[in-house]
Amino acid sequence: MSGNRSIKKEQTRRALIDAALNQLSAERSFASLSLREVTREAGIAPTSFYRHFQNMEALGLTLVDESGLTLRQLMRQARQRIESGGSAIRTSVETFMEFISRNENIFRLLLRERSGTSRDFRAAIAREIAHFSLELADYIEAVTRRGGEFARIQADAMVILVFNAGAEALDMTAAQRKQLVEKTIRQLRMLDAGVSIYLKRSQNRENSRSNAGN
Amino acid sequence: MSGNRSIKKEQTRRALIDAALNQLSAERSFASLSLREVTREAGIAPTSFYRHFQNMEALGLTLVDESGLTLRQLMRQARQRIESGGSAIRTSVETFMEFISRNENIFRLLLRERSGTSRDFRAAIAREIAHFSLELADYIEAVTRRGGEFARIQADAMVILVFNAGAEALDMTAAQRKQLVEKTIRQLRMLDAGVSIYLKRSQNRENSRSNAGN
DNA sequence: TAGATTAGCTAACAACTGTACGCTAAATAA
DNA sequence: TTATTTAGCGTACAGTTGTTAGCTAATCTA
Repeated sequence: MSGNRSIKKEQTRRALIDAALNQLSAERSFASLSLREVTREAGIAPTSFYRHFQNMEALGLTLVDESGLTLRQLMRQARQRIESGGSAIRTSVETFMEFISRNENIFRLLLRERSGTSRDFRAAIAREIAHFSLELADYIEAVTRRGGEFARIQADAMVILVFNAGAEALDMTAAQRKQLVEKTIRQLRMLDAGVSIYLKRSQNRENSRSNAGN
Repeated sequence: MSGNRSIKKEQTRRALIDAALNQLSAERSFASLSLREVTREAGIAPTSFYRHFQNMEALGLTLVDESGLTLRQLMRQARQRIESGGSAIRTSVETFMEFISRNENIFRLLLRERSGTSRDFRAAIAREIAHFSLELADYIEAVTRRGGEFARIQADAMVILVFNAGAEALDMTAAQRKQLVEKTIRQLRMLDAGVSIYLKRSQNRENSRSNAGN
């Protein structure tokens, strides 16, 4: 299981994954990568690819899983920063943007294949985003004590807005990105203020209902 | 200019455009279409393609322009519905969703190429969305009398949320879509409520400032 | 040590791609 | 009428693709 052979195998598997990642760019989508290109970059024969993955789609799904992992690690870091003081919204947005700057191609992969031609891809990425959003909802619920439903809706909207800002950032200069961050933060704050209003309204409604009952 | 020849030419040009559109599907992206496939579907020789477009990208940009046009027409219809009574938010969301249901492949094209590998494509689609958003901002400004900046930020966020809901809807059943519409409407209402709070706050700040000045 | 397993290789395949070149026949211009 | 323009065609080429089949040599197992 951990013999010399399986170590070597794991190494070439990684080489394939890294080769695919290296070829990704603004001008090159995963869908446009060919099996032969990847093996060429990885330094193995085309036919050897099948010793590691059934096809390119399988490799791609592995990439998505790894991306999700990276994203989750990032979120943990962000929460640490928040607990040690600082605006939750600002810290989250800035952390996310930093992730994008550092992992442009991974983010591009998620962005593109989210509406790509492979149902499995789309499902995998939707799962990652849902996971991302659910953790944020838990956080919102814990901090603001808002009911689960409100927290979920807010989290979903926030994730969408932040992801979208990330997508826009990809084609922007550093200065433009800074502006974008501020705009996104304002959007999230407005959303947050709106949710708290709706929450109060629904609570008032419940109160008047229970008063009427007495 | 309007001779027999140029009429015929326009017809085959349309045939090419329609052929491309017909080949688009959940499993088939524009980027994956080949020039030969398109000409085959259009019923002309591969080499004749160049009589009409410089390359596939040029054809694609034409598709994007046409899609934007369709979208703008849709917006006009939506505004008519709103003026004849009904919730602006609900009407807008439902209209947009109807557009997606009727033009799945066009919407997929916009969605995919928005983060695709062609800079020109990305720019063209960003332009269309910005146009879309700006018209909404004008509408918000006219109806709510909110300042331009607030209206712009709100419109941007709304467009993002609605576009995103559309993207999610593509892989959903009719029942799921209905739920999604309700969720999106709630998100937009919350955002709207939040914007109005921020507006009041900034107005209060201005008032107290001018009071201090007196 | 002897036998089984297997990662990686080469060669080969049919299928496809974009595009250059030159021709034809019809529409247009003179 | 005659000359020019041009949409569409067939042929051709070099390049790429995914995948099959069978071999080699190293590693693992017993």
